[in-house]
Amino acid sequence: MNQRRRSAYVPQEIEPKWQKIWADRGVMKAADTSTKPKYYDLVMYPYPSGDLTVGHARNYVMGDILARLKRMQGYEVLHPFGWDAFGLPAENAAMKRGGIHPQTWTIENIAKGKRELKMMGILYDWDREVSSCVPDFYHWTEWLFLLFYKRGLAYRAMSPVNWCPVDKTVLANEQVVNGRCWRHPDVEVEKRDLEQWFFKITDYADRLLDDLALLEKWPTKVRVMQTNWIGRSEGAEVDFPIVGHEGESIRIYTTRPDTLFGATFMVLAPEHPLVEKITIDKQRADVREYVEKARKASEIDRLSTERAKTGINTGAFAVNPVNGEKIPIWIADYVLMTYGTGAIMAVPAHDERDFEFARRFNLPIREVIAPPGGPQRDLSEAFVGPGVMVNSGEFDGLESKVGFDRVIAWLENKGEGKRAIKYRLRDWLISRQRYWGCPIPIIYCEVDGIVPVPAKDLPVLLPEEYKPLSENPDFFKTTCPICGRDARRETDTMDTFVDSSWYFLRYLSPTDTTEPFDPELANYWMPVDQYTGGVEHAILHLLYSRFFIKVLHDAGMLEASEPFMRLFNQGMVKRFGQVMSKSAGNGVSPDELVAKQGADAGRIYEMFIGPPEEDVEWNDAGLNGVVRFLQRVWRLVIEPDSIVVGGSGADPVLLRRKVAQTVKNVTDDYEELRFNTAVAYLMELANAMQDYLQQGGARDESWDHAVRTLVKLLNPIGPHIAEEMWERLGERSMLADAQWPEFDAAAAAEPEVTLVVQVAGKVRDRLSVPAGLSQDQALEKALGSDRVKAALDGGGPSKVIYVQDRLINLVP
RNA sequence: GUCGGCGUGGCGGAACGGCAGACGCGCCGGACUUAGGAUCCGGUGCCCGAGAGGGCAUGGAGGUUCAAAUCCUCUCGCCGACACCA
Repeated sequence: MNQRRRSAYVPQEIEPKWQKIWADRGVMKAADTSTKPKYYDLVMYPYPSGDLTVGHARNYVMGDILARLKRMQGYEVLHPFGWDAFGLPAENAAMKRGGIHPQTWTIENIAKGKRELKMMGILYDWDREVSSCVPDFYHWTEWLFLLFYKRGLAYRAMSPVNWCPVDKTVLANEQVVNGRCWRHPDVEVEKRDLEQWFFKITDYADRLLDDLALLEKWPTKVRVMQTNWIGRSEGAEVDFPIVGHEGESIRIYTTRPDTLFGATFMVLAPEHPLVEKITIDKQRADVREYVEKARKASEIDRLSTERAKTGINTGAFAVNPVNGEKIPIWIADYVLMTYGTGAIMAVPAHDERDFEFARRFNLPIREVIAPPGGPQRDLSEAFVGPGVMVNSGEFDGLESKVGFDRVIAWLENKGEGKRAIKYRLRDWLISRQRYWGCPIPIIYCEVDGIVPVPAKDLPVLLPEEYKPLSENPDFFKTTCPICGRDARRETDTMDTFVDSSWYFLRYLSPTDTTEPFDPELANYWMPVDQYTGGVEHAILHLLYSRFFIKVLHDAGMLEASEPFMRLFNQGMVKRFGQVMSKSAGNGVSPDELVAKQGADAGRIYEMFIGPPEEDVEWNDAGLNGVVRFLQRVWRLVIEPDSIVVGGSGADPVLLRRKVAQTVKNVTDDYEELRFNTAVAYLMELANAMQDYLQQGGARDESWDHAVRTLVKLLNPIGPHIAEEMWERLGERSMLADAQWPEFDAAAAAEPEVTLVVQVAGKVRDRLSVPAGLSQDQALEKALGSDRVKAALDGGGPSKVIYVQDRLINLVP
């Protein structure tokens, strides 16, 4: 019997069987013409690095559970998959492997990854698979670039850009982390002046910010991160005339116009265009030296708040428009050319940075906002809070909040300034000096200038030969579409975040040869109902995708104005304290897992291991618990005879109740992505069923119901074993087609509840009472208890608190 | 520095303000076994107690409440994001 038992559940036999059946029957194919409600279940498409471990698979298992659940619940489910296939790693890997083509490497990895996903029992509609590096896809990335260009949202500009010396390409601001390249945390980014393509995401700053309010089902953390990233601030721009330069003035931006009277000097960024012009002769040499040094200083040094402030006086003066005061103009690198106007008015009494600077260079500090307790006696630090305006002429006595608007009104009236809103967000630099990316479909003609490639000539194909596009005349030599003269193609390619900003639309009509996506289908499927992926994309990818959707919405191509309704960021799987990866040598591959314990055990373990949003530590012993659970389930369902009976009977009503409660708990947990507790409830049910049999419970209708319900509830998370058991139960239809169990509230209700009696907050007795007892009856019961009487110490309760019908609290 | 999040048994972790520690791992004891790293049964927060039972427990200190892991204040520790944005 032991032998028979042990050979009973063999995942290695049943898993390939069902994977084949699902594929043959096209179980996860999404129909575009369906009367069912739709559910678009999206997982972030991965970079095909060839490093797929069970850690990555955890994310896809979550998506798969939802897809299978929603399918059983009667939704038309779209669960597609694809590959973020352009990008640098392919070029680097190709180089390492002696000049093989990035495409070869990429295609190999895609094949490998696909096999491993299937092996884990994760079902996608593979007919819709997309890959950003194939012409069928990047044709439309180019097309979308041209759409942006036509709408004035793509422009070319010379600007100081972030240059990664290792990747030999520019980076978007978002790809610079602490002054270093996002791919190489030990490599400092350099500044270079280059002419590059940008997307004008700043035009959408307000909408990207405001619409965050619509994304209620996004994690607060991600919404906060996006809010901070966009960094909206309200204030005023003010012009300070320059003494001795008739008609010239310096425009500054401030968020505190109410402190204008406290401006005792001005500071320009070293790169500010007026620096050369206004600097007096005596200071010229020193100023030039300072500017030169600042230019060389790396971003990381410059941004360090630890560093003492540096700066230099230009010798020039400006006039404060509110009081006509002459104030000196300084230069300092703590003022950034890339934010605001690149110039500030310094109010040392009410700004920490200005304060520090004034102290260091002995510049005057004048208090113009009095804190609640009245003016400060000693100005030992900047007071940055709100207060009452002082030393501010006609504005004296105003609350700073009121003064804010009054001063702006005054400035606008005099034509000296205006209300202004600034953002931290910068435009998105999309040019990359790389081969393995989507070509930018632009031609430069000496006569006609920047000429977009006509739509009929798309796609601009990457040349087969793997070498820099700018060194490949077969690629860049072309003729002008307008005048026919010799012209040169743009040889930069696009940031791969452009591809990933719209890939989820391509799934909807992946073979469409006339447009990037079918608007009608997009209006059926979009927005995405559930998007699952790593929190590392909380800013870049999600912000860019939101921007794309808004542009497409404005272009009339899409009804949706937000791409993803519900977002979930899953945690990472670690092993030996480190994030699991093949290259780190701590990876567990799907191959190993499936061969040893099976895909189902692996899937369930990955969900049971901890809360889905938390990082978790993989531990091989824990996996055994899940294997035991599956063996127990198998025995209960397939071989209940093998269970030793040691009792004289068990109540089927109790079994039904447990089943009904489990339906509720597991369904809710799956829907809210609380997979760890969903598994716990399934285990509880299996334990209860085992107890039932051991106590001699009848294998009647209630038992049958329990068995079938357990199998169904198990299906999304452990689909192979569930499907096999379903078949062996003699069911004719596939479990994948079965209906999700309905919650039976009546069966789930407890007829008896435990009445917990507290005296002054301490539990004194527990009494089993019928549910729905009136509160007076409950009190009577409670007072009938000797232990309660003893605790009340003779006297009766002076106060009684009832909570639901299960708890009663007596206060002596 | 600023803003978030988190501190619960030996471990991973459960707990609408209402029985703290579900579920699992591990461990202890037992049954069945040639054997057990299979399976089954029982136990397992700490302290006192033979037992019934009692006391103490959710990083620490206060507070609100009949009642706090949960809410508030302070504090310590860990993790994450941002970091001279005027």
